[in-house]
Amino acid sequence: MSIAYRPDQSEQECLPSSFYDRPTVDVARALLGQRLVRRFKDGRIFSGAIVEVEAYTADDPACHAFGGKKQRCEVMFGPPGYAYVYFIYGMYHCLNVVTESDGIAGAVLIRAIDDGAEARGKSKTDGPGKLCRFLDIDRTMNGIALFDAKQELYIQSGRTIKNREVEISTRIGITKAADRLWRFHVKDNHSVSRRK
DNA sequence: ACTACGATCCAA
DNA sequence: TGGATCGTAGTA
Repeated sequence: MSIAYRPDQSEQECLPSSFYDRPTVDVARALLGQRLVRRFKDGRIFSGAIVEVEAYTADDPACHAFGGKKQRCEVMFGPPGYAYVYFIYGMYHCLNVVTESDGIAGAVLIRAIDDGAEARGKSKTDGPGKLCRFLDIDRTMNGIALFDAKQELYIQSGRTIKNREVEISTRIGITKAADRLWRFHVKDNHSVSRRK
């Protein structure tokens, strides 16, 4: 009986960039249960399971990349596995993970992560703007590699979420292509954003 | 330069 | 339901 190899903190299993190199909707669903890790400047580390996401693709009128490459959404057209962070409504930031092969735009919006809230309304990470504020994520993190554990923000493999635990619905806060069922969230999790 | 709008959040 | 608040992109 041999002892299983345990990777140390610095080389804990990040999801590889190939994980994101496939259709955006597939990646969105597969991201549920994976862990978003934030290492702050002072050394503190926060990590929480992703519990709510939305998919955005190049042929999707609600997507920033619809209509071509612009300065803001440039990273969406690059290789998969990088962070796309944008500023919205004059006061919030939103975090996305770039999907699809290099040259094809696509991204998954991280809408909520589990921060262990015991009750509804108590979470500080139940919404795309709120979680970025809590994790101190802003545009300076646009373009960082989320498949690299040496970064101050990255994603490592978490637990598998069964289909029976997943709820599928239309996306929140958009007016175009509002009928697409591209929002995925974990049922009964206290950190999933309220509305709908 | 000027304007309209937005992948949000919170108070009322 | 409406206001805060400002970068981005389109128009002139």
